[in-house]
Amino acid sequence: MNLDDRKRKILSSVVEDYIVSAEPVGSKTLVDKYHLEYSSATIRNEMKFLEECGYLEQPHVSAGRIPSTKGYRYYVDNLMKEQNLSMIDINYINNNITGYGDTEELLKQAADVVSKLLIRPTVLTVQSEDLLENIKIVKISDKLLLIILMSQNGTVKDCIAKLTDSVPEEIIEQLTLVLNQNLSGTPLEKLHVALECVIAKELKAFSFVLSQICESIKYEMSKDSITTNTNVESILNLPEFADIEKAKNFVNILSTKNIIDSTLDMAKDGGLGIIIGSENNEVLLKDVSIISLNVETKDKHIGKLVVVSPKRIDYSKTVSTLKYINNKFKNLFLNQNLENSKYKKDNKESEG
Amino acid sequence: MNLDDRKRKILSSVVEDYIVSAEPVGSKTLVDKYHLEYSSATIRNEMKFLEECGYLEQPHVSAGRIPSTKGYRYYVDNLMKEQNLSMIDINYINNNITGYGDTEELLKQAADVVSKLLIRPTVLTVQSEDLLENIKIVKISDKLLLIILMSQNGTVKDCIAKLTDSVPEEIIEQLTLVLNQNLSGTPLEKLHVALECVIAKELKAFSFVLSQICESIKYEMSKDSITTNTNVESILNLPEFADIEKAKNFVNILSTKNIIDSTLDMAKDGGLGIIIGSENNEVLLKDVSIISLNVETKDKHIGKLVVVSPKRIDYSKTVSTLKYINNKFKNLFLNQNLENSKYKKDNKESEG
DNA sequence: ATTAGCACTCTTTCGGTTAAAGTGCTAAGT
DNA sequence: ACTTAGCACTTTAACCGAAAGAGTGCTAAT
Repeated sequence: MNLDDRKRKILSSVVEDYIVSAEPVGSKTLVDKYHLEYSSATIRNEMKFLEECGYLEQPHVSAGRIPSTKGYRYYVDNLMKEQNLSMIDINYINNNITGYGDTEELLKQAADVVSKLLIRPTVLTVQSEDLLENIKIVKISDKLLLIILMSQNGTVKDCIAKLTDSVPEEIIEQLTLVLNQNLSGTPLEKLHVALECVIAKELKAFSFVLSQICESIKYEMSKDSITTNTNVESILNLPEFADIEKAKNFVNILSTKNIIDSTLDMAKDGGLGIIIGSENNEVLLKDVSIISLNVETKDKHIGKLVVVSPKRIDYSKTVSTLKYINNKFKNLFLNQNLENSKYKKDNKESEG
Repeated sequence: MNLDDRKRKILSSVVEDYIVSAEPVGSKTLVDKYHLEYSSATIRNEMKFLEECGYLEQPHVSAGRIPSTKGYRYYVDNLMKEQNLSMIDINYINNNITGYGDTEELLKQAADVVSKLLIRPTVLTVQSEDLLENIKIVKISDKLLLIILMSQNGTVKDCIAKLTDSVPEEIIEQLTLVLNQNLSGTPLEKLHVALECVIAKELKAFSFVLSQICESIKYEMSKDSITTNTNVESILNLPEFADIEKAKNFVNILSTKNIIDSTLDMAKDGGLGIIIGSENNEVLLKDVSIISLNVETKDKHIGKLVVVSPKRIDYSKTVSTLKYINNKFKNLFLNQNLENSKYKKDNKESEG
């Protein structure tokens, strides 16, 4: 549907006013605030037209208009301008994504930063297709082993195995070899299956030590890979949650695993996805927008970062922030890639 | 102040009814529900007396009574009976404190379990007096080191140091020695200071590798050692939070670091502490009760586990649950202690 | 010492009125 | 043909007073 300039301007103003005010926008407000060169009566006619086309809604007859899902969609696709982040925001991002830690740690920092800047909850998952690169086992005391799992995307996980008996170093070395032979290249999400096979296949040779190691790994990997950052104190301040029932609904959505999973699934491959309100399949999400970023380095997806919000959110700032974050990751991994490729070479040498 | 049996029975009934109903308790309710052998008029007289003594409060003249801080205190000290946990709760605890992981992981599991069972937020901190036992450094790739910190209480922390240049194994071994010489026995909370000294003292000898390692450790140790488990979806259902402003206040308290710190400080040494409402020094906590457990193994405090709640909470169940948890920890560490002592011996051998 | 009974107080609820906001439409103006 | 002033209309929000409900404190009787 093509809209003429005046209609576009009006729609855009309604959306932008509503995004900050959270109040239905009336014709008079528009004329006063946005310096439209027509009378309120003309604006009213246009708004009526926009409502008939489904871009605007009226909570009741004596209220102003609010954007419908279709209206937000038109705004996002056609009207919204990208904005430059403020220096304050840029500094905040740069100071709080430190570069310390592994990939997962960096993603967590990013999710936290986004949540703070946008005052919205975020959901994070590291890319499940990440493959296991290498396992190391370090004996940290007589009966305690530290098992270190390194993934190809640069995530390092570790866990502790408690043994019932002491095990000599050479056995540990052998076990490490066995585990690497069987598990290298396995997708992290399928590790527990692969572990079962290892236990079944090799158990006799190495008795229960291997089994104890595998149980520890399984426990570590069974921890939920999805992190939600709820940020309650600030979302309770959003005007949509003046009604506590609405707040409960929203918080419930955040803690409903299925729904969160499905928001992650909906995150389109390739960059940035926006799903607005009833565009979601899930009926519980009809007033919720999902803005997702597939965090990418030069050649890999390393995770999904999702902003979950009431439909009313500053889409423009959200998009700008997420794009900035993604660029930041590309830069962070530019240097590291070099290391990574060296690392692979090194590793083969030391293994061979 | 001594109260006769009837008064004690009435006070106890008011507290217990209010704990579940969250509504002021009237004389008629008491007679009907608790089978008191007196008329409502008698009960009224007694309640008036209890109010004059400060054990009960009346929100307004035509309402029933609710317990005052003093009333809760009397109940907790004199009237409350310990209860046996239900089999369901016991099973839940045993299934969810698995024994996998290090001390900190176990404490986190415990905090999570308590939060779920009591439907209240919990705050957790590992004992800050925990001393560093030993540092290990593992080269996991050309320019990546994994640094492993083991504490005397059995907590294992690790972090990754990214180097700008490759470092040979023998240097790493020397560095490990240096770090252990300088840092073993240091309280974890003072590690960052000690690290500064190490950097200052040894920097010249080992160039910036040591500095990069130290920075990584410092970053890891700077992560907040306090975990709060807010559990929003359920606390919003508490009747005290029907008024969203109250909910915001409470959530704000949970996210105010100073206040959380002070609740942790107030946790009395030696077992279990209960601080009710205005007994707290902090005025913001006047409607909040803090129930804290110093988690102990046979001979050590390993952490503090704190339940933060509106004054209205089932004190009896809370106490029983926390005591059960503490016993569980004592048992868990009974076996491990043997390991631990061996570990220390072992360690000295391998270092000597 | 206990209790029935009642007057009293305060809160909650409900219906009805009024004020405010913003519309849609009509008729007039450009 | 487009724009706009003006007004009737609808709906919500705010306010008010009356009535109902809850639970008390006190008095007088047991």
